[in-house]
Amino acid sequence: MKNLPHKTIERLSQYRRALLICLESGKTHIYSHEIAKIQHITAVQVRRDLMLIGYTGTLRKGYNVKELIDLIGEIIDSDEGIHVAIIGMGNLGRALINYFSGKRTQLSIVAGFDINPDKIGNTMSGVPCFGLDDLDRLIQTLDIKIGIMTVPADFAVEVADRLVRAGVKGILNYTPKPVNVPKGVYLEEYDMITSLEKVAFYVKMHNDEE
Amino acid sequence: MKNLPHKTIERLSQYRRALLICLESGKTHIYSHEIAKIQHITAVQVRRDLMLIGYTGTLRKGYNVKELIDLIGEIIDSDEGIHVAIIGMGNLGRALINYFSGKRTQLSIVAGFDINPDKIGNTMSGVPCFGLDDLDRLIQTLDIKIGIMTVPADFAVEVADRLVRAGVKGILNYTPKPVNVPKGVYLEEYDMITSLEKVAFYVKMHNDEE
DNA sequence: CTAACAATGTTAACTTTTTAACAAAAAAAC
DNA sequence: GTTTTTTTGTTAAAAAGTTAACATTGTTAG
Repeated sequence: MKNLPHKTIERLSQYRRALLICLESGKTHIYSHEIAKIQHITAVQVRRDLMLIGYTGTLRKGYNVKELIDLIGEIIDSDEGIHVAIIGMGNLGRALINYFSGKRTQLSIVAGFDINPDKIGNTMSGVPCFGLDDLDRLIQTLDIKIGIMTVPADFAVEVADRLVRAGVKGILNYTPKPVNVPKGVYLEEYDMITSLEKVAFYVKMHNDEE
Repeated sequence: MKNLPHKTIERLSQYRRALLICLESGKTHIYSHEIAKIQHITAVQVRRDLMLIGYTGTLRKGYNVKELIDLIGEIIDSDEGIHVAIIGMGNLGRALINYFSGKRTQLSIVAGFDINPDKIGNTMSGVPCFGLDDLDRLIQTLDIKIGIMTVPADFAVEVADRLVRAGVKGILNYTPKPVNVPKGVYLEEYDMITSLEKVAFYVKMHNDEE
């Protein structure tokens, strides 16, 4: 199950979320076009993704929700849980913690870091906050594999370097500042300003067309 | 300057941000490979993007930072400012406000909305917070064209519908719940859980390979 | 003054991603 | 019991996006 397209990985994660909701509502089977509708994509794409992971549904009955959830889990989850840290316990960091808390047992946010002495030592939504000085040490002792960066832009490069040195294998950078990581560390960057400017561009485009 | 690829639009926004920093530091010209390095992409891609927008640099001197910033502005900015609202003044909403505040004059967050009575009537980082009841009315009177959704997932669909009905032309949905919009409204969705699960997947992949 | 160099601009090739087309088969309709 | 419908699985085509190749041309070096 190696070479799944990046986009397929993203969609699998989304399918699973939608499927979990279906499962709760008691639905046992679902059609490709139902999944597609939820995600604003085509049924063909859903079927293609599922083909790639080797899942086969039942003709005229659709896909077994429970089975599919489990299969997606086998593919994208690790066998043991993965420990995650959030660096920067500002609004964004706390938003993420609330978002994730209690959602997936596979990925658990085990530590937050900040430089603000008022925050250090406290627990926020169940996540203990440590000082940045302890970053390197705790990454190792808590076996943290992924770091989510929600620090101010000016700290981005430094924090990324420290995360890498401490042995993190994946970084999710929410800072507007691109950072560099060596081969072997997976980097995902997301920039909210870009998204907003993109929306603004297409709004303007549409306006101009009239 | 119509059919620019989506990805090019995103990169232009990022180029501009990087260029603004260069400008501040007094740099007047920049090479394609310098821009590329910052954004983790190839110099060819930078040149191709700039070709698409019709900007031409100086041989052996690179691109004029100031000119390029202005040209990107002409393409992705609107002539008049665009008003933006944030719906949901929780951690994420406030994070976004702090992020944007004072950055671009073109896009201005003019209102926030929430259901929490403690927040309504207050101003946060310069943005006044209103009750959700006033949403429809204020969208119109304040001429708000873009809504950023940072509400809990359960409210997503309802809020999106109301934004559309009130006349918003673009929605940026940070809710994990996909929403539907009619043609003519541009929708951009971003899901943090997907990003984290994607990082986790590639971390696991890399681990398995060893 | 000529050759080598270092940068841009552009076409072409390649890769990735999406969409279309259609065969197969279970279920429903008649 | 045959036909129609509906849905899956898969191959093939199309579209979108990236990378490579290379011609061009100021600038620098010799």
